[in-house]
Amino acid sequence: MIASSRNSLNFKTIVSKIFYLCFIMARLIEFDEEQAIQKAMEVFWKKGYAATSMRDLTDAMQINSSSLYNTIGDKHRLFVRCIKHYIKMRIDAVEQRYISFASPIQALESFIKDAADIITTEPNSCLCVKATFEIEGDDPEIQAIITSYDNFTHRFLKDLVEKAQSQHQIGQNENADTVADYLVSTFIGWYNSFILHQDRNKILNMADFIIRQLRC
Amino acid sequence: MIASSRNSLNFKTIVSKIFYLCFIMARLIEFDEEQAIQKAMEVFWKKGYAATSMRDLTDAMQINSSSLYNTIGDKHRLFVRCIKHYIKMRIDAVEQRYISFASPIQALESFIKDAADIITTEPNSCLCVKATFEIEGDDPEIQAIITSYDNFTHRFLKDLVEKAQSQHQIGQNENADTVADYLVSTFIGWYNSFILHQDRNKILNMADFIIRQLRC
DNA sequence: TTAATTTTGAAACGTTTGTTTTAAAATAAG
DNA sequence: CTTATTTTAAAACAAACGTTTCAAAATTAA
Repeated sequence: MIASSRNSLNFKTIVSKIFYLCFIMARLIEFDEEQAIQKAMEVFWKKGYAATSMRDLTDAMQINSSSLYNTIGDKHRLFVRCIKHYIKMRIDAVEQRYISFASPIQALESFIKDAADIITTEPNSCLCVKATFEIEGDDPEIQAIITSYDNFTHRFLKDLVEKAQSQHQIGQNENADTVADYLVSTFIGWYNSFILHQDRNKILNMADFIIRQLRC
Repeated sequence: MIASSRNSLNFKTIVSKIFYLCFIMARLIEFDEEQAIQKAMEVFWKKGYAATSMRDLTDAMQINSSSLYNTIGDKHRLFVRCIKHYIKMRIDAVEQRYISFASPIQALESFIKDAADIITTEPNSCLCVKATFEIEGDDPEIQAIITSYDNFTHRFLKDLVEKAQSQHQIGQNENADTVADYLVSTFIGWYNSFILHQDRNKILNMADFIIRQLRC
């Protein structure tokens, strides 16, 4: 079981934290937690959960394991933080890029091409996809977090599909939910294809193909 | 590195094997190797490579680790055997089911529906997809095996698409290579979707959607 | 400065890891 | 039966695992 032995903050720790905040100032935490999470995320992203050791993590984060356990918690708590950090990065990027767009169909096309580009240029595949296949039902907490990210992407795409349909930019016969599901599924398949074949053109051709299909 | 320390058969072992076959009959191997590989495969399939321990494997295979190392080799050799065994199962199933079919388009539709059915009814997702995301470039041997399986499926689908095109059962404008790539990608995305949402209807709707898209 | 408190670094903890060794059991030719 | 050889089971192996302990360093209110 991946999801075992998660000792989060206990009562004693919480009480001492409150005391710390209200009355007494002692030694301050030296390391930058955000930065450390970023480093840990990169390790998990490359190696996966089980294949990453605590030594790998503390080496990358440049902190001692006692500091890690004092602030963030055990390996699983850290993984949760890293997954959340990764998702926040991704959502922020999407929301920044798609604040406004000329038309829904153009936004859809951009999104598809962006996906193809990310998949064929980043050094690793998607941390969430890797985690999903690694845990596969054995870690409800991680799965719930990833599912909610999946839902975000789904809503985003479904919304664009509906708008494009109502503006007669794409066919109106298909169910927007299904089209959104199908787009998300395809992107995930692209990760797999690119790992196996390292063939950027394969992915770009599929992106063009999907865009053509959407238009009719 | 996943793919380290693979001590395969050394010279001494090979020589003694030859002696064994030519001259001397001693104690025979007791356990059924095929059966043991099947059991090991099931464990890897459920837990992944890194999260599976040698104790997990020898418990499932019901053999002692010394027997395992004597016959099959180390953990990585065993994983190779299990992946090959899995692929053989899959290829055999496809070749049995698709020896003959009324028409290319019907075969394509069947294949898509079969994929949807397998994905939504089997207890685990695809061993090869899990392995691909787990190793991601760190294990050339496993990756080559999985890639050749991917190529098999690709050729099978491309062949059907070409035949369906030449018989005017589907549109002839699209490149058969790209359509085959895109079908494979989509199936892999379905595994991800089903892990996260456990929603069979999502997958069936996407299967219907793809079939409709193919026809035009 | 003293007292109170926390973070830190290093070492240590008991398990579990993948793998090897060792000796006994099994087999069959001579 | 003896001899030669192999497979097996159990124990042992060092290394690595995730986690905890503990004393020293750091900090600041009093």
